[in-house]
Amino acid sequence: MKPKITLKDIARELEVSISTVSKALKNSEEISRDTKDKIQAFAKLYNYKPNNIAVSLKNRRTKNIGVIIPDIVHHFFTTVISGIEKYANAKGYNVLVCVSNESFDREVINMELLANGSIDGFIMSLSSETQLKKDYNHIKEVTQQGIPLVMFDRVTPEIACDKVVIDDEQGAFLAVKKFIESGKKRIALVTTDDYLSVSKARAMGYEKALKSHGISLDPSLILKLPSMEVEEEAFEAFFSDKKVDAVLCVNEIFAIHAMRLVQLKGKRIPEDISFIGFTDGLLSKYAMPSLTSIAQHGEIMGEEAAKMLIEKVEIETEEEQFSTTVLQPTLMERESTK
Amino acid sequence: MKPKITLKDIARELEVSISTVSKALKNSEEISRDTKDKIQAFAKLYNYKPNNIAVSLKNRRTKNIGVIIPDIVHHFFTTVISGIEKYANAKGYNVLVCVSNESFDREVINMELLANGSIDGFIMSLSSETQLKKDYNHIKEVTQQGIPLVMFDRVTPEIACDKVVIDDEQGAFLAVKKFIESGKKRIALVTTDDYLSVSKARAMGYEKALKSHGISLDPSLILKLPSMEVEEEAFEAFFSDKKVDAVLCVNEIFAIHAMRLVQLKGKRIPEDISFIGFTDGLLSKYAMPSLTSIAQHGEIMGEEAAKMLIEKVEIETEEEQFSTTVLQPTLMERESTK
DNA sequence: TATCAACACGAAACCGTTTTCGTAACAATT
DNA sequence: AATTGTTACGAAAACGGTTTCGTGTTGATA
Repeated sequence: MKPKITLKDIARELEVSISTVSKALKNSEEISRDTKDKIQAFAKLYNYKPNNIAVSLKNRRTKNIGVIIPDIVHHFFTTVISGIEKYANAKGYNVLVCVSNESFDREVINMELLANGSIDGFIMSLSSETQLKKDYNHIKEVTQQGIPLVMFDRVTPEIACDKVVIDDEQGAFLAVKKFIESGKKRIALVTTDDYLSVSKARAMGYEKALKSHGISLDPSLILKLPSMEVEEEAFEAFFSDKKVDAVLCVNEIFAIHAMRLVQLKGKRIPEDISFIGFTDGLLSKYAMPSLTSIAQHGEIMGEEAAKMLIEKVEIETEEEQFSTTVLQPTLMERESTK
Repeated sequence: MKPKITLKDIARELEVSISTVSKALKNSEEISRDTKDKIQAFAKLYNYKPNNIAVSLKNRRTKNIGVIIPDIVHHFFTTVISGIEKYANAKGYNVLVCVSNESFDREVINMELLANGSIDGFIMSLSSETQLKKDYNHIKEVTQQGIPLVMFDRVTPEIACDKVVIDDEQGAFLAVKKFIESGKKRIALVTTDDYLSVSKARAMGYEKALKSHGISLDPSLILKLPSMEVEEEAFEAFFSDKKVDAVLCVNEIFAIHAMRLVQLKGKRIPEDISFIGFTDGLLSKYAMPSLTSIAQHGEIMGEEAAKMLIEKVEIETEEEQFSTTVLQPTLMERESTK
């Protein structure tokens, strides 16, 4: 048990002042070669490392960035974290992860906790409850304090900040186009309620693609789940009385679930019914049959968000100039479509 | 843009001393009701929140715990984080996540970075490279500094600290027992090289179960992959020339992969060949057929690790008393076995 | 009336750095 | 010999809190 050595310890031991030690370790011109050599050697010998907390307090910079996500078990979010980590670490930043668990209250608590000096900036994706409540005061407060913020994926126009999203509408459009071009006519959409920004955009893309191909919208072909939870009965009911030949799902889980259901009913994928999901994760890759999927490029999204944030953190100008980066989704074709 | 208000600001505004403000906000007995009311009202009005960094510096406590994991996209680890987060947040701690990405160097860098005051304690799982190199100096240094450490899942006897693991040997034993009891004879094991502590234990359980049921070990039925990467050709080769009727895989991915392969070869699961995997994640649940799996209870593991750590962090005694919690794995039976 | 708690508050040290500014010692210049 | 300029270092303030201790003002007590 050897406690950390401090500047003061070195100063006492070498009979110089604390400031001399500090400067010597920074290789300051002010200090003579001899003294620097002596101090640096001593510091290395005792493995001196400056205390991050003290440095943070002094510099008013923590080199930490706070990430608030709705759910960490969801594959998409982990890929985003992965991207954030990668970029942030390369720039010497640590990543503080907080999970809101789709809860408004936890989102507020986490933000307030981190906002009190623990981090230099936020990267976040809204919890579903927050999007439902439309209460963004906790976020506004943070931005008003001048803490840089980047939102990704689940964003809102009500907050002025940098954003990075994929073109969800375009993603859905691509998927439906794919269906239509392979001869499908009765194309279903399985989605969540509209309050989730991304679901809304995807529904728009779905409608647009139908319209632009001269297919009229049949509202009975849209299944809206109240949350991201899979509701067995709703699926059961929807797929037993509808005659559909293609299904677009707003996430992997819905898609896998639906595929399983129709396969048990004896239908063949993709001959009888095709599937496309959002979020190109492990589930899509390993499903049987593997699932054609709209890749959201989470890792790139994370890197981009981290890049935008760190830029804002390190720049000192006061002018508020925000931008939104829109990533293009890509369709990963697999066995569930032909 | 309104910068944060500090004690000093309040003191100046209300014409009292900083110490009075500090005490008043902590509801100290020393301060009169009147003054406290006035100060507390003012603080609430201006939404005063103490600066975490300053408090940390003073108290030498950050209320942060550092988590270092090999990989964040791996479902098991995210469930562990989830558990850690849950317990830690309830106790008022933040979680700093760093990903070593299975690299020794990144593990070292991350630990050194966090050890300099950013966190009160570590929770970690070894990177595969570290287990391969058997170089634990960076970890020893941290423990020697008196920073509490809890290791989970991928641990080593070389470090004296609290640990939480599942009984991997028992997990494998259960799986093989299940195979044997349902009449399987030629039971394969798909694993990674032995340097991964968990793989080793699982192989032990596999051998033990065979032995205790009077089946002799056939080394040709063991496929050892050099890493966690799926090597297509190795799988292909292994499954084309071996006659196996059951396969135990040390993770989900291997299992899903193998299942797909044998299904393409026209075999039926579980009639012709049964499968069991480790890590009871989404993939197991949604595979076709769904995969019988040994649940590692990641969330519980995370909660337990956080609990052990925070206990150590908050206790002040010097005595070093370490314990290892062994969680019992459970077999989640699904369609891939009968 | 002198003494003494109790009360209510402030001064100052402290956590471990960084950084500005002041200055002693010496050399170089006129 | 007086002035100026370097060089090499130290003192001290600052970051934003917490906490110990000291003290002026009361009212009660002997």
